[in-house]
Amino acid sequence: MTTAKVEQPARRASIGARRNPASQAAILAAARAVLAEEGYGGFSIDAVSRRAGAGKPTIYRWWKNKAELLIEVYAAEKARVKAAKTGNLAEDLALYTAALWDFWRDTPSGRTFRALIAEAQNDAAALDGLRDKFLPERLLDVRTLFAAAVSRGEIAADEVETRLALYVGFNWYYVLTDSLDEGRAAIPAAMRLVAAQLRS
Amino acid sequence: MTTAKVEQPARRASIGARRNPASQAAILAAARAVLAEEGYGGFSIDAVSRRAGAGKPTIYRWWKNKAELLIEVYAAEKARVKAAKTGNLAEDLALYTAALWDFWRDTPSGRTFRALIAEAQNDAAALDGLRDKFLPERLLDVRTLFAAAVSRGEIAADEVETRLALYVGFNWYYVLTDSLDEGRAAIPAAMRLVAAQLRS
DNA sequence: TCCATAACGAAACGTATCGTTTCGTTATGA
DNA sequence: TCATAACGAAACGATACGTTTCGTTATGGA
Repeated sequence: MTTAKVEQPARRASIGARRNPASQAAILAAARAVLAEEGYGGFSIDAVSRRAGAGKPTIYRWWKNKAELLIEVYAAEKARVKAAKTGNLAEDLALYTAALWDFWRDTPSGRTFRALIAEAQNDAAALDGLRDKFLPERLLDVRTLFAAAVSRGEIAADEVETRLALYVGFNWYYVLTDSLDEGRAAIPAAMRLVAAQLRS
Repeated sequence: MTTAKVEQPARRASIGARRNPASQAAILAAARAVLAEEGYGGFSIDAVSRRAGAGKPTIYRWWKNKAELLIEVYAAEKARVKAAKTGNLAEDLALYTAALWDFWRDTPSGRTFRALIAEAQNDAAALDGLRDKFLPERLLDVRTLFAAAVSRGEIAADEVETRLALYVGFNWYYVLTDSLDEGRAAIPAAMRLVAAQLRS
C-alpha cells in the first residue's frame, strides 16, 4: 500500500437543523492530529477535512479561516498552564514560563502556536484575530503576575506593557526558532531582567 | 481593464553557458516588489516569475526554496542599519533599534523579514537557514554593542546570550504583530531592562 | 402531523501554486 | 567547430483554495 490509513472516522449525517457536536469534535481532533504530525506545512483544510471525514463546507460554515480553527484547537487544550507563586516576580515568571514551555512541548500546542503566528503573516484578518483576541486572552495569567508585583511595589504600573512585550518576545523567539530546549537554561536570568528594578 | 499592467520586463535570452546577471537582478527586484505590494500572502514563485519575465526553472536553478530567495532579497537591501554609539549599552541599543525599525518601515525589509519567519514555520530547511545563516549574520552589529558593554564592565560576558534573546524577541514581537508604530515609545525602557545590572 | 428549515458529507467546480520536464534558442569557451 | 549550459515558454500532474450543487437527515414551530 502507498498511503498509511489513519483512523477511518464514521460518517456523521446531519442531526437536523442544528450544528452536529460530533462533527465539530471530529474536525478539531483532526486539525490537532494534522498539526501534531505535519506541522503548519501540512495543515490544509483539505487535509483536515479528509482526516475528519467531514465535508469542506462544514468546516467553512463554522470557521471562516484557518486562524479561527487554529485558535479553537489551541483553546481546546484545556490543561491551563499553572505554576506556583512565590511572591517574587522573577521567580513567578520563571516558574510560569517553564510550565508554558512544557505545555508547548508535551501537547501539539507549540506547533499550533507557531502555525497561528505564521498564518497571521499570510492573512490580515488572522493577524487581527491574533492581536485582538487570542493574545490578550493568553496573557491574562501573566498580567496577573505583573499586577501582583505592582501592588507589592516591585515594579511601576506604567512599566508593565514594556516588560510584557519583552516577556512575550522572549517566548516567541524560542518557540519560532524551535529552540525551546536550547533556551530553557536562560529562563531564570531572562526573567530577572524582565523583572529588574530600573535605577531612578 | 481588470488587471493592472506593471512594468513589462524585456525578455532576457541566454548569454551563454553562464548565469545571466540581468535575470538575477530582475528576479530579486520582482521578489522585492511583490513583497512590498502583496506581503507574504502574495509571495509565490509563480508571481515572482511572471513579474520578472523569467522562467520558473531559472528561479529554481539558483534558489532552492522561497527562504533562500527571501534571504537574498533582504541582504540586497544594502543600506545597513547604522546608529551612533554613546558608550552606554541601553542607549546604544535604543538608537540601533530605532534605526532598525526605520529600516523595516522605509523599505520592504520588514515584510521580507516577516515572510522569512513565516516561511520557516512551513519548511524545516527554511528554519535551519534562518537560525544558522540569516540570524547570526544579522546579529553581528548588536553583538558588537554587547561586546563593548562587556569590555566596559557594564554586563557579564556569560549574560550576553540571554540578553540577546530578550532583545531579538522584543523586535520580533512588534514586527510580527505589525505593531512597530505602537511599540516605538517602549524602546528606551525596554533597552534599559535588556541592559540592566542584575543584583548580585 | 406536516413541512420549512438548516446542517450533514460527497463530489465537482474553476483558479492558483507547487516543483518538474520538455523544448527551441542563445552564446560561451575549450 | 561544437559540447555545454543557461535562458524563457509552455505544459505537466498533484495539491489546495473557497464555493456550489445535490441528496439525505432530523429538528422544531405551525
